Amino acid sequence: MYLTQPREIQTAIETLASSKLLWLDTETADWRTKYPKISLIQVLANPDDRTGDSAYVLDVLEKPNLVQYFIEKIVANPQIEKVFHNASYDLKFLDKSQAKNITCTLKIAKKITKTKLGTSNLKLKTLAAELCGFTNVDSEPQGSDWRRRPLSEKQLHYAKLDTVYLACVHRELLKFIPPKSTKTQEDIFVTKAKPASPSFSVTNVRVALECPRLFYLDRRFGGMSVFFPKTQYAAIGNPFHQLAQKFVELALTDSRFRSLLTPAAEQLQAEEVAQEMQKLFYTIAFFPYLQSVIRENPHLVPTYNQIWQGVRGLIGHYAQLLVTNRYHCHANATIQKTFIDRELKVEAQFQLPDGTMQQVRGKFDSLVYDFANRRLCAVEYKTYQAADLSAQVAQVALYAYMLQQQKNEPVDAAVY
DNA sequence: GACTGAAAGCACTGACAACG
DNA sequence: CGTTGTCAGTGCTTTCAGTC
Repeated sequence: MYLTQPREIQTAIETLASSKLLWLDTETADWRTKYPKISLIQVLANPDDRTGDSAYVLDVLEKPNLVQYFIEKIVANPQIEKVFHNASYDLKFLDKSQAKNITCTLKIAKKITKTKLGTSNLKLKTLAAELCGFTNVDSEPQGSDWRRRPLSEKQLHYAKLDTVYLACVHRELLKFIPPKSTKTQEDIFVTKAKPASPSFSVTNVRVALECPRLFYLDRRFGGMSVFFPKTQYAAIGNPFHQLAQKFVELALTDSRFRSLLTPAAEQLQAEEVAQEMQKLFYTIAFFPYLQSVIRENPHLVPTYNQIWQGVRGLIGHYAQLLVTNRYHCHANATIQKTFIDRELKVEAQFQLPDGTMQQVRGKFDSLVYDFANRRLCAVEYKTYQAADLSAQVAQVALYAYMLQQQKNEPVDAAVY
């Protein structure tokens, strides 16, 4: 239906205003110039139309009042869903600021991605041909002169078919979107409900066990959450953790560690293996590290002596574990299967006595597998004599419990 | 409080594709 | 051609969990 008379265009707008869903397209004249003008508005209300005979083609060239009327009745009406391809372009001529309830098929197509759709590009004509199977899709009139009157038969044919393509493409695109469009409200509710209470770290929980008052002051006012032990060997922790991590990394990658486990399990002595590993680690990692310390902070050398004792002890623990695991694994696989390079982060929700949920998150130091007991073991390194040992045990136990909840398999815990 | 390392957030950029 | 929007990549900042 090609309408040119203002009277009939106005009646058409009024008829269309009662629809719930419309497929729209526009053609613009003088688009090469600085001042492009809207020439046609095409509207389809019936998506089953494959010929475009029921489409309205409104000739609005030099009829700004009618364009304004169309904007008021249709574009700005939130009750009507308007579907465009590349809506931002058409809305430039239809007062973007007022537009309500707009759907853009180009946006949808981009979201799905070209590869998933399997089309060569995302132009409306391409989607119509490759997605809906339209033949003889002609895109030549698109760039033609939409200012001239009368319009050619070809132009009018193209104009009305545009909306037909659009409705079909729209329908096809919706098939790619999983039917969870009702999610909006529920999702907002869930995501908003979750962070209602601030989360605790596992270390926070330990602090709470050590001293509830300190914990409260920390949460309430921030700041000091730890009493500094005034020992002369302070600041051991960071280098120790780095070295411990380095050891695991080297054991996993350096073949010299692997070859220490080549003999059969019965022939291995945990103490000997430990000594060899200590030697290796000393030459590869600790000695160069110590050298740099001597250069930069010579006064810290006694501290590093202390650290080395700690690292030796840790390697002893690990060597013992590796040797027992060797009974259950091939020589080459023992280290890989003992040190598990998995996510060390844990997260869980706990229900409090008053019914609210409390989120707890944390990271522990190492995860190993103990074949003799057939269990994972969360390892935590401690470099100082704790004021309250039970709080430390509780911290590690909490890591293990949370990991068990996540992995659904039993987990032990250890402090080295 | 000071520090660390990893991850997440954010702003910016250039390339690209779409409309008539 | 001019405008618009998305996306991927980059680098800086912030946040988080941890150490003492």
